[in-house]
Amino acid sequence: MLYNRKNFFCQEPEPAVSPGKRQKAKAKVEEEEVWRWWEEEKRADGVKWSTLEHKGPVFAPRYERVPRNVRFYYDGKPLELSEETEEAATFYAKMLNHDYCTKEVFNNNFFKDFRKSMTPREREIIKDFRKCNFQEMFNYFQAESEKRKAASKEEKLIKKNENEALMKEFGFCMIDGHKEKIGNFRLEPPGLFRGRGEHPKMGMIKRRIQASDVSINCGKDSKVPSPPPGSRWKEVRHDNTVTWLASWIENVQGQVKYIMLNPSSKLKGEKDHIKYETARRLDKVIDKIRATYRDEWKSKEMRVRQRAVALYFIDKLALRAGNEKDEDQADTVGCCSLRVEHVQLHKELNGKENVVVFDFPGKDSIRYYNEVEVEKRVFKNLELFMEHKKEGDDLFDRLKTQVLNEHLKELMEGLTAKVFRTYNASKTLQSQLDLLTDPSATVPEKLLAYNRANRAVAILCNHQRSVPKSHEKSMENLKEKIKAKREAIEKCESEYHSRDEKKGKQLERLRDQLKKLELQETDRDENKTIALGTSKLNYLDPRISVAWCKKHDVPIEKIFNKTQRTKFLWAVHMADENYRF
DNA sequence: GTTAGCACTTAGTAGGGTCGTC
DNA sequence: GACGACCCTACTAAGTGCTAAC
Repeated sequence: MLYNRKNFFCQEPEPAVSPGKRQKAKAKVEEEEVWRWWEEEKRADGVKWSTLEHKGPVFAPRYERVPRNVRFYYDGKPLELSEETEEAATFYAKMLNHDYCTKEVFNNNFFKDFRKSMTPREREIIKDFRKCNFQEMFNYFQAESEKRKAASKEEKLIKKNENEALMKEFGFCMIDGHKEKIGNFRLEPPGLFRGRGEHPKMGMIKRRIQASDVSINCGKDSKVPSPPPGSRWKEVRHDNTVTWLASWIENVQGQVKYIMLNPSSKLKGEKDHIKYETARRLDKVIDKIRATYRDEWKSKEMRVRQRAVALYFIDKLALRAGNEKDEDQADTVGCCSLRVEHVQLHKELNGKENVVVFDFPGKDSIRYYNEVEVEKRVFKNLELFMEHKKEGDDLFDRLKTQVLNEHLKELMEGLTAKVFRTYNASKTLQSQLDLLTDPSATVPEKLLAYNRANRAVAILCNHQRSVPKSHEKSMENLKEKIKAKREAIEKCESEYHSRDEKKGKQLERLRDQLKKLELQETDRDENKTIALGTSKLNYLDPRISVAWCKKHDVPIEKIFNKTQRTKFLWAVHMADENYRF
């Protein structure tokens, strides 16, 4: 089967809202609107755009007071609250059934900020968090949520239309003469900060953002977005060396937050393309780099040895760089910031020699646990690095991410620690696809192979997810279906005799269906705690997947959903079936 | 050389939308 | 048409890495 762009997408699984013609016309319009930036020359001067015009961000809806019969109770008695205090109370009430509310730090931080929002009189009364009762408010929001779910078709349609209108007005910008989608055009609404892991600031109140907090970035000759009546932007600037459209400083951690473009945009796509090209360049020098760092394990200089061992881990295990962190953040680490308590050395473990057991909280406080057999020299070095150190001491005390990256840049232009993660992820996908794909297999079988290759990457990168609530149930359902299918096959077999062509066909169909269900069962169970999406979106060169689909006659929409297809449109156009990473 | 600030990428999850099944 | 499962997307936190200022 030949794949031009048209038939590559022709098996769209999305519902046909209207038959044939209209759909085709729409697809044509969409196609015409596509900016084929990958066919244009890249700018090398750091200028990101020439013209930029947008409508500014959408503000969070005004606070609406809860009905008077929905009360906050203090010490068993209803207490009327001022508007600001009530709003803060609703932030907590909305989270009442969440795990966060069982955490002392969360409750303490919230209560401290809650008291700050109070009037002096309220502050005089509300002194003990344990005497606060948000239950009635919680019940109210639950009921509201139920109401929304149970709304009539018409009501839901009105909401949908309103949303679409808002998206149409604020969700796009004009950049260099092209209409592009904005990623997050709404300002973050006020609420409680949900830091991950043991975050010391969890529960603090994220305050409402006003126009006076927001900086706008747009073209010099463009129409400046209008702030809400009676207000002014913090600043309007025209900086074409950055990609953001608006920014503000968030009050909990003091970080800058941005309004930026959607991943389907040229600005993001071009950067993504460059990222994978850098990783491909690494492929050309990786053997030399590996030989060098192995050599440096013997260096006389401790800092060189540490750098070489750290780089080995970054390369072999796809660890993150591990920048230093502040005290007021969750205690998480990456490679360079590993401490002695995060690794254990075993001369022998489970029949393997020179085993390093990694056990540390990584990004998002996701646990990284891995028992790794390492080269003897690495093991000896680690013993040396750990000598005379106590808990809390850095494993690589002579190494910082910046030093490592400066070194890497000397080995290859544009090389940083994170390139290894991209490189090893994409390399793994490609080699696993080569290994697992049987060209004569059915499409479902090929998809299982693809998912397994994707899974190998997700495991390498430690992309975890919590087991979906419905996992147990959905596995049971699948098992039931499989059982029923087997029974149907048995029944069909008992009725079949060699000349009965119709029965034969039916039998064949049933067996196919059974196979498909069994494959689905394997796939789902293997995927229980592993998140495939993260690597697909951020680490896997999409051209590998595009090429694989083309080569093996697998419709691209079986691999990429609609969002992923728009993000990776450049790859769909660039890669043919012979593309190699 | 160190640190802080900035810009941008990477990350998991909540919850609403969609689809298949009865 | 109702219901439940699951898929998708928006959201926003948490990383990386660069640069400028001290």
